[in-house]
Amino acid sequence: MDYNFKEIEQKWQNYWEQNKTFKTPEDLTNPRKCYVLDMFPYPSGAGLHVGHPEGYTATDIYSRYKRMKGFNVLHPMGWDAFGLPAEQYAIQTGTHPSITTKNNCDTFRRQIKELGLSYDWDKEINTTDPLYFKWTQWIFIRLFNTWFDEKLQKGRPVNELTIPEEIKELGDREIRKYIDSKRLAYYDNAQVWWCPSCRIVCANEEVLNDGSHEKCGNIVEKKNLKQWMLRIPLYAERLLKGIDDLDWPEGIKDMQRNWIGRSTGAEVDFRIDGTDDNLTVFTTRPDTLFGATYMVIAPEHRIVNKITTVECRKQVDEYIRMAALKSDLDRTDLAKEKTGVFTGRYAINPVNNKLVPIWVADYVLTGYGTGAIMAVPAHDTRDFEFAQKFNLPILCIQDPDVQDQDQRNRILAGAECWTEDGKYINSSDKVTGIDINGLSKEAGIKKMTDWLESKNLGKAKINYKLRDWLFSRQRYWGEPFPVIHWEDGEITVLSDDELPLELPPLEHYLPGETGESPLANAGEWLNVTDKNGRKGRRETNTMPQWAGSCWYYLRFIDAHNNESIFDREKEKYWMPVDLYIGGAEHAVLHLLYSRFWHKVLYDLGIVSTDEPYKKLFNQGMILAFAYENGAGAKIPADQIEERDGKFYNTENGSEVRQIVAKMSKSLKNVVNPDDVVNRYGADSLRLYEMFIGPLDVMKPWDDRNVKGVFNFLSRSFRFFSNPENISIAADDNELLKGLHKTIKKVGDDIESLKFNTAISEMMIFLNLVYKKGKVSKDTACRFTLILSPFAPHLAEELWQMLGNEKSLAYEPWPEYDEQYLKEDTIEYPVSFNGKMRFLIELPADMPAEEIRKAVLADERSAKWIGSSAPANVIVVPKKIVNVVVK
RNA sequence: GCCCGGAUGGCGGAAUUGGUAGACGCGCUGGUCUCAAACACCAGUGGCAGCGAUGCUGUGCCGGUUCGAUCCCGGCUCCGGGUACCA
Repeated sequence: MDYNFKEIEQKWQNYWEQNKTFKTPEDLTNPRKCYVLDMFPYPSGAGLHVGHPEGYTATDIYSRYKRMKGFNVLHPMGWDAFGLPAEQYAIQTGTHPSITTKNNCDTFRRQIKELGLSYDWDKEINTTDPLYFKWTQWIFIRLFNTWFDEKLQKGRPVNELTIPEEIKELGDREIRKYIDSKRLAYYDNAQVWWCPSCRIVCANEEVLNDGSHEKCGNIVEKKNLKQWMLRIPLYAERLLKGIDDLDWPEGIKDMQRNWIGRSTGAEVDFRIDGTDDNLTVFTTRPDTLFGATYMVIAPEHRIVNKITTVECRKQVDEYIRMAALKSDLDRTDLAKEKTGVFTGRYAINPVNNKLVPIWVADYVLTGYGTGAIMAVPAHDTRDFEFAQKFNLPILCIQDPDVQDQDQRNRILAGAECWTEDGKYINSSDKVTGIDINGLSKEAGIKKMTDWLESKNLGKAKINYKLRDWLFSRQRYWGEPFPVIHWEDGEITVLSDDELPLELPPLEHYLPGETGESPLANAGEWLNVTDKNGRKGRRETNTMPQWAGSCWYYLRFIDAHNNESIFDREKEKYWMPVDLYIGGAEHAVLHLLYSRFWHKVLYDLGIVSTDEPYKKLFNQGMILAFAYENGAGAKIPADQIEERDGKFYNTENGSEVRQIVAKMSKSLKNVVNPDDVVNRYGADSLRLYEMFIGPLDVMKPWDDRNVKGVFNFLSRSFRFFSNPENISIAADDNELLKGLHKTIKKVGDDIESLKFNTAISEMMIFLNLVYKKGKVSKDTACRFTLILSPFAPHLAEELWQMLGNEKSLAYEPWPEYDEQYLKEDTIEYPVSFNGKMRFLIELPADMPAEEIRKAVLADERSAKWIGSSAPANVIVVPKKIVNVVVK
């Protein structure tokens, strides 16, 4: 019988839908649970591309396998549906984004359903649904009403915040300001990146290295705007520590660690000569204070104006003006060459009371540390470059740990920079009493930090690169903030029973040029009055797209609960997510933001786990062939013809080069899964996505190779659907060995997400089946079961043809029998001096000494041994024999 | 620059983590079936030499450890991802 995949796939998709086969179990007593989650997609107008089904198939195989292993499985899907494209479309056409969004979701849902993925569609969620974002707003209110207790390293409700007496004395307004200064969510004037083209602010993370906006590619500029910010750095330590225990790829863990960017050092106070002011710097090398020959402060530093002397005023003002301008231009090229000016002022080095000049330079960033540094040019490459350029003194204070005497002399003379370890020199002062000469780096840092603390000149300090998270956007199509700005300056959040705050209908969706959200035009919606007649205005910014995806995994647990965010017992049962699969492009931001929210919810007692995602796995990107001509211009893939392994442009017949590249519209090399489903069926698509290579690496898509897995499925179907091939006799030992080996390998490989080798093992078994010609019904059934997570439609059909009535989705996974995996004999490879020469079959339990004798006695050995006795014979039982001949 | 990851036949990729390199699939070659083709089935397929048995060679490059290295160590080259004056 022919493999009619169209009919089979339609039949079983209908069956699963009608029977709600994959409905999540309600029973929470099964101790074996498994929450398998995909990163939910943004439903774009372009529909699915073959990158989506890669991760979805992997989680689907895993979920189906776990069900068969007796687990309660939660495997949901939903839509991260707020976002710019639907809004841009609304601006152009006037179509409400909710309509565009609904259409796109419908397309995605249809395409996903055609892949036979075992989602529980009753749990579908959509971030744009008011019944969903009601709870996003609810969480925002929690963030607003939470402060971080540094002592307990824990978020706590603001009503548990102790107001210092001196603040209380200043009255309500100051108390309010104090509380606001502690909230995890705060509203503030912030210098932000602004994209004039999108008319939207961007988080630092959304601005690329070349100063362009990642969404549109246009150059962003700096602006001062009132924005909502989240104090994620308060959780830096928790977020960093938590990484250690996660079962995530090490590379992703490293990326998160680097992003958090913890560095230990000290803050040191320098008195400013001739003023009462101090200049505090952060340094990771307090031990090099004796080498600090000048100071640098960022152009934006508050103190610049105050300390600049009359003589230097003009040049400093000019420099600051230039620096501000420069940050608006392409920063990368200009950033290489160091610039700066002298303020005319000196600071006093606390270790030896020497005067050091204070400079302004933009290589010191305002946002990190204190925005000021002590420069140690002899031991810091950036300071060294700067000092050389401006002829500032370079004092070596660490005798370098190098062999090369010339290099050592250069370093000692201040002609070369040394950043490694060495013994301190020139590092003592009789008056101040500090002396670290002769110590090495680690001891020097310790001694200097202790000394600074004891003299009250500084303190040990930990700094993080992680910045406050800019959390508002000037957009219509996002979650409205449940916030009112009152005329007296107070900011309040709505009460829970006023949620959801829905988006008002609008006629025009275009944001204002000055940074006003389109919501500013929503007159009726905008203005509110409280019961005392106080006037207020709703927040017109909306939340960024991250908001909805920060917590969606929690809503899946109890998707339609309108009384609470989710049922506590259900949350306790299902959390944490056991397996989370998605693209590495979310390695830092989504996962970090999401972990942050989760930790706050944990601190507030809303969720039961400290971390949301126990095991994370990143699928590799799927690439596709693209073509370029001699000049490097890209030629669309549909305009290429292959002849004799060479590729030609059909337009003009010229030869082009085949390259492998990301799928993109401009290269016209996007593969649409619908085409593959039509030609070969969903099971073939699923199988090919998995067979193409390991899940976590990049791999090129090649349509021609789909044939390989299609052949395998057709062969499977043709063989097992034919009653003549099913024998009533028992299988022979060879077949049973093959079967049990396959059962073991496939199970092990699914557990470790190595689907490509699982599939090849099944192919090997099918080849054996063809060789045998007939198999028992029992073997046919077991093979069908292990194939089912990979090719579920085909497997259900075969299962039915083999006489089973119910769906196989909850059939127990076949057990393998060790007895068939044991080998009685082993084909020992025999090597001479490491080169394999022949195989010898020996009993598996033969002792090493016997093996040695048997090998040496074999006539084939004589040729390689020669006349003298072998120098050595290595016997590794069950592995190999190696004879060493001189 | 720094931090990760990678390099294996014509191609996608295997290799129990130190023990027969190239599983499985694509492609290609030959055969069976067919009037013919497609499909299907069977066989072969890293390179070089040889009719052949077989031999030599071979996992980006150079060196090392080892009875034995795709795997471990040292030094490079190239490719990919992240990040960037973070003091």
